[in-house]
Amino acid sequence: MLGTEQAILDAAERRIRGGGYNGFSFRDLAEDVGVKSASVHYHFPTKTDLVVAVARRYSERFYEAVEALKSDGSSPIDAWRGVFREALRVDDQMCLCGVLGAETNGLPSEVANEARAFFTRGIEVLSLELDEPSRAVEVFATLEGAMLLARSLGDVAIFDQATAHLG
Amino acid sequence: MLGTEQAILDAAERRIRGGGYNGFSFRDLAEDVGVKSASVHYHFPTKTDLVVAVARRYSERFYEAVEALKSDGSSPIDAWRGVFREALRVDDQMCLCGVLGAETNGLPSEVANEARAFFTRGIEVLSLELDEPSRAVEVFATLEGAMLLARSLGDVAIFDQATAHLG
DNA sequence: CATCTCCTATCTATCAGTAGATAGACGACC
DNA sequence: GGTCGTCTATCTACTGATAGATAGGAGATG
Repeated sequence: MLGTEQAILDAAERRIRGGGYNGFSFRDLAEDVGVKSASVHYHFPTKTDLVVAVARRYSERFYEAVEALKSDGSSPIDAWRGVFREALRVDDQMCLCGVLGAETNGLPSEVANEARAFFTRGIEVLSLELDEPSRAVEVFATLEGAMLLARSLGDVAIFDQATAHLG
Repeated sequence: MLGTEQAILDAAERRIRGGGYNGFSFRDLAEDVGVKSASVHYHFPTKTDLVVAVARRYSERFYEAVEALKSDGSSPIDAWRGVFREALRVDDQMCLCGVLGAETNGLPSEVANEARAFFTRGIEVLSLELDEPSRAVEVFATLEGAMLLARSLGDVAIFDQATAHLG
């Protein structure tokens, strides 16, 4: 079933964003989805395969959401802040690649590469969008850090305080 | 031996900052230090005990280092940036509490509390130090995010770019 | 001084539980 | 009949944790 595959990706994304790569098991996902762990291996032979797929889907959706907000008339910074903020508000969770980036060691290299790719792309895109391209790294870092703090302290207001100055 | 206890804390800090709470085992630490895993349990009965001790020591040293830089004449922001930057440059590693904060779920509550305490204290201290107290959260978030990006991308220059504007 | 006792720090050995992963059987669907 | 998706059952490796033994030092007692 295609539904199972999506459900596995959903469950994996939720668990990674909550507790990181080493914070969940195939059995956890199987229980979340309502299948047996062997079935998870059927769809994603290894944990690396699975997490790479999660990261790619996350990244794709993320940049689509930014574009969508911009075509609604938001400024680049508002669009980026909006996407991060919604993720925090709706899911009460960290950025997937932020979590993976934090635990870079002890990650299969393929997975670490996906996190890197997400960041590299973000900096590139922001550089093209901003009036001052040199601010791209600053803006991105502040958004990631704001998410980290807000998530850890369990308070979305922290995110708003940390990002209010961006513009 | 007191040396063993310190060596265990050192090894644990290094491993956590590299790969997070779930990214290492007692046996890993035992090998790092050159003892058996039962000896690690002798000094720190549970993994929670150990990581709480690591987090407290890290926090204490961190805030001492900030004070030291300030009494050398650095501005508050330069002191904070300096401590983070040195950690990144010397150890090529993330902020311990940043890593723990990212994987908040799947952490024993005692450990999550230590990360929270580190952040809360940081925001408080910065609020008192800055001319504009409202910037405390912004500054802290930017520093953490800058570390995250720089660490993941393996490039200290990213940290400098992300934090140059702070003042 | 010699001995006895206690404590510290470590070891070996082992536990139950869980990790990621695989083989092979079963039914459903085209 | 073949492919797809799931199952049961199992494997090996590793996890955090514990039990019990041992060596060596500190301090008191005789």
